[in-house]
Amino acid sequence: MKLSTKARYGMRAMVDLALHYEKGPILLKDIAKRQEVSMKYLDHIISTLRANGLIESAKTRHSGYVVSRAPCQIKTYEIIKAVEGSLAPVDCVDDPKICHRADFCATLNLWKKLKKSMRDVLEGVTLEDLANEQREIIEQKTKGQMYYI
Amino acid sequence: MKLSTKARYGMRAMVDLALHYEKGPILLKDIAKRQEVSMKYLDHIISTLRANGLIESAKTRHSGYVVSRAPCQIKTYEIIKAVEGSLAPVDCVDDPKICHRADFCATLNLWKKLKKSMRDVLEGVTLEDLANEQREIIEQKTKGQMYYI
DNA sequence: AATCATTCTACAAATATAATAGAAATAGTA
DNA sequence: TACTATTTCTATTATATTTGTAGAATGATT
Repeated sequence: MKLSTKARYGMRAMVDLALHYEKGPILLKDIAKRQEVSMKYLDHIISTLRANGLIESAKTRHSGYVVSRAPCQIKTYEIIKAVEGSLAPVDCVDDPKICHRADFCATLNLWKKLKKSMRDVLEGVTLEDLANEQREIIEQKTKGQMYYI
Repeated sequence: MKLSTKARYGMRAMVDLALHYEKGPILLKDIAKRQEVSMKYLDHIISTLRANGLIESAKTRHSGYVVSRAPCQIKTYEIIKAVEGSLAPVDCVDDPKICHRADFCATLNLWKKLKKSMRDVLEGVTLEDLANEQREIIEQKTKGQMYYI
């Protein structure tokens, strides 16, 4: 029941892009460097985020990537859905037909509840929320360092 | 982000045991047959459930397994925890030291929320709840069949 | 002793994840 | 136009995990 690295790196890449939202397109290599992920691997992740309409590439002008909507309009749910697929903890939640026991399975409802609760969390947090939190963390860290100078 | 078969089969085995709670120890082969899982594989799952104090074996008298507490006192959370391990969607949620980025990672809090929401769901449903639901399903099915007789 | 079921250990197969490699395409630049 | 930097696509490899099987030891009952 672990998220894939695609989900982790993908979310971080999106926060990275959100942080630089105003500054125009960001180069893949810069995201890769900051997020400590290989360019080649991030390439894949960016690719599926793009396929799901969450980011756009700007081949014209300076190259690079941008989030396709304002961060406040991107729910973390969409990001996870894009890179991780369905949140269903068990396949029969999405398609009961795949299991002939589904009709009389008491655990199925539990798995449905689990899926819903995860969705609710991720629907409730936007990319902007994460970006703001990131800015606060950076601010706190910088403030902390001041004392040591 | 899928549950393992151990979690699925394990939960079903527990419901199976809960349904027969009053009837004394249940044989592994009977659970295996009803749940359509190989005895050998169920053996492993039962073994970890036992190691986690959720079921007991009755080698004396008639052999078989019993839930170690009344179903109303067993949270589904305990079962998942036993067979699946931590619900943390990312390892750093349980141990931030494993990632040097944890101190300034905005996504970490999101993963924590995710873990908590799953835990809350599973803490809120007991094995008895599932057993009761199962009984209702069976009852409904049987009632439905009556019309066809 | 024979039987039946649990319990333990080791191993094998299958699948999924994670990551790399290479090259084609595209636009900007000298 | 040739060159460079970057994106984009496809294929392949490596690794880890999951899933499942096999066999034998153990323990109680008949």
